[in-house]
Amino acid sequence: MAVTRPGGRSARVRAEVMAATLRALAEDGYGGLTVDRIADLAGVNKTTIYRRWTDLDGLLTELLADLAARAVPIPDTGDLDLDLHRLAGLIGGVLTDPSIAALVTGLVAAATRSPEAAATLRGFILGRAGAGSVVFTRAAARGDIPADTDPIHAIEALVGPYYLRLLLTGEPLDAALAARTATAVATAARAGAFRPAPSH
Amino acid sequence: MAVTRPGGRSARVRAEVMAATLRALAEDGYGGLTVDRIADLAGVNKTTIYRRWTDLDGLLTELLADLAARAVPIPDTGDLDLDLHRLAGLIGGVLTDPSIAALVTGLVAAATRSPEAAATLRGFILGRAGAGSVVFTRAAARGDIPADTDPIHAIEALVGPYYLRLLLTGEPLDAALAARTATAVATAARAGAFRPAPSH
Amino acid sequence: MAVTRPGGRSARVRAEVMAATLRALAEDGYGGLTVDRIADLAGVNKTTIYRRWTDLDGLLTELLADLAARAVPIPDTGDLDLDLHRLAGLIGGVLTDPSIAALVTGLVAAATRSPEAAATLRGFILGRAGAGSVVFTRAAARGDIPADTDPIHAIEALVGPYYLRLLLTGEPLDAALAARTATAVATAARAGAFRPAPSH
Amino acid sequence: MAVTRPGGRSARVRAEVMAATLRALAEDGYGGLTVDRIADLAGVNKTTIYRRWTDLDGLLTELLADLAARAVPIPDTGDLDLDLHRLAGLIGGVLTDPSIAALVTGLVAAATRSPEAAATLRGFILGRAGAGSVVFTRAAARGDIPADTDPIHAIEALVGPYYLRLLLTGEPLDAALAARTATAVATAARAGAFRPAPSH
DNA sequence: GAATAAACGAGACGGTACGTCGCGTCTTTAC
DNA sequence: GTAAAGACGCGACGTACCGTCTCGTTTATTC
Repeated sequence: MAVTRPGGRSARVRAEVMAATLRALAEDGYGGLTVDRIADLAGVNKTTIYRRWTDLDGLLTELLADLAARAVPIPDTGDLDLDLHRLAGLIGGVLTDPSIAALVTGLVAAATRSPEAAATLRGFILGRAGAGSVVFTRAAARGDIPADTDPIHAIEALVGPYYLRLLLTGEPLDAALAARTATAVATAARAGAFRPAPSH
Repeated sequence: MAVTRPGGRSARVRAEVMAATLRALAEDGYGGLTVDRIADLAGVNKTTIYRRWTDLDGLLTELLADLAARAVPIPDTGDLDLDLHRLAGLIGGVLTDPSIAALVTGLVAAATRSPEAAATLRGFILGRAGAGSVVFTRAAARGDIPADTDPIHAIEALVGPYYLRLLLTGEPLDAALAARTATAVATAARAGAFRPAPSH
Repeated sequence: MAVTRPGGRSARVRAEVMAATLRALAEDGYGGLTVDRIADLAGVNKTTIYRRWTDLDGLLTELLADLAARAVPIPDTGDLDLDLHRLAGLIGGVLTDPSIAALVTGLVAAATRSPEAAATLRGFILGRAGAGSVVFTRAAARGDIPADTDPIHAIEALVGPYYLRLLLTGEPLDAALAARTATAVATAARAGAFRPAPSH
Repeated sequence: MAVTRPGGRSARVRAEVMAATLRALAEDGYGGLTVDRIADLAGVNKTTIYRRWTDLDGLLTELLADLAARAVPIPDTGDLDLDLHRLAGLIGGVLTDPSIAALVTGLVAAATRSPEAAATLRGFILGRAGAGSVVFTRAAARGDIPADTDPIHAIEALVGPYYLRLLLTGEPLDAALAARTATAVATAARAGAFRPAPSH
């Protein structure tokens, strides 16, 4: 994706800016995030940042896109309960990183103004959801849950409480949450709650 | 909190400003929200707004507090599944209102900078959760779910997916979501997934 | 011309900015003139300057317009030679002021970009020329020079060498220049060199 | 001054850059003059320009120096009036060229910042004045004007009105100006107005 | 005719100043 | 006595152009 050689000055600058942005996010959060400050932290001039990214939102967008490209190991223990428990723990671990927490929060704000940011955010979440949803696909293949379980819907139920706490209530993303949510989703999945035509 | 009589000029101005803010939020979203614009829409001078609220965030905070004060009818049909289904529908209805959607999104951003905004947001969500959680309390009283079910945790599972979609993926808060989520939570609750000491 | 009351804050700010500009011009000349520096010297914020003047050029333009409004005493001794000598001395005195020298130089540069600046500059010079030209009108009335002498043309001959030195050669605008130029112009005027139809 | 042979690439590039600068000056004037634009017009990279000239002002300085090196035919008709008339016409012709007009104007601005530019400008004007002043030397040799006439002073009187119009009032440098100024200066010179010790 | 030094092309970068936007404060006037 | 009107301080934004730097490529000279 990089138009310049990986070892060149451009690549180095790009990496430094993105690292500095993460650092700034971790320290001050999304509010208090400033292009000048990022430039300072990166040891780079402000104009350089504007030459490469249209916007602060653009920078955050690319940062998240970078994050999205990173592969996450999806648990595969042969047991849905255990898989979900571990998956929930992974999610909690990632979102506990202050940089990432601030980055996600920032993109929620950025999505208010920029469709690109909104698209990236959506893409990130859905991409992760898609990756994680294989635990349901596998469980269905094993016959642990109904074959017509919608894995994306099921993942929403697992992830929803995490973002609720991260973005709104500020409560901890701890092991208790992981345990409870994993159990709830596994139970519901087994009972067929995530089949396309819900029983009512 | 209001120091003036409800019918006076002050009260009228206050109402007009808050209405104008909601209108501006609905039209332009949180980005593109401007104090001058609100003042224009309200037919009021900017100074007047600052006399009454410390901040733009303060205004939003109070707006949300107002919203929180509005009573919501908590369903009480005697059936947990039905109660949850209706409750989910209510939540979806409220968050579908563009003003409220923008307001919540905006406060997520504001919470980045202002602890007051964060506290208000947290209070709003937890307040609503507390109100809604009585459906679990009643179900427990009826013996439909374990007596030691944590109602707040259960509500989190119901509400989480809604905010996930509102803030992150942008997918619709429709009837299908209500049905699925209600069923899942009811199932999990009956199975004891929201008891304090999760089975493991 | 001021739209605000003379004693108000606006008027005070305006005066301080213009004084600061003159000071900055005197110290650093037109090169090295900066809006930020003017703002600092004036104890005023940069935005305030931009609110009131479109441009640095605009500020200089108004400064010169102010200068143009100031009346200059035109000598009237009854003797053309003496009048011109004194007039030349006055011109030299004004243009020796470093602020004014820098201001004129700056407007020459500004006129490159801004038609307004060009018009103001032209207006200033022609206005001054018009005022000074009465010495020729009076001399003509006395019969000292031909009745059809063009006073503006004659003034150009007096003033030209001053701006030549000010803007181009940097040589001093001293008494010797005054004496020589006054004598030359007076001589030429008496000989009818500034009559519309030149003898050839 | 050129370190390379006249036919080489360097010489070609140098010529193209200087021509492009003149073209850019003629089109946009001194304001709106950009190194990038010159480079584009010259079909040359910006770096090349900076390799050869320290500065934009430096380029202009050299451009004017080039101009100054060009010989101008000084009229020598045996008649002071006629010589001056023709000389004035030549001056008017040169300064009417938009490139040269913009160049001179630009250097007035550049002289504000750069002493080199100021020196070049001064050198150019004084050089030209020196060359032109021979008409007075010759006239003095013929006995047409006093032997102790200061030729430089006399030339100032001739040239002054031209730059006054060029830089300040913008009025035309036409034949009428030439006629009038030539006559005036000739008259004054014959009357001894440009002798070192002015009569007073 | 290859080797080698000099100049050029391309493009990112540091830096200064610019001019703008929106927030929140303050003063002055009017109702 | 409260609100309108509007200027102001302030911080950050995003831009323009300057002059510098690096790296590869071309050109011209030299052996």
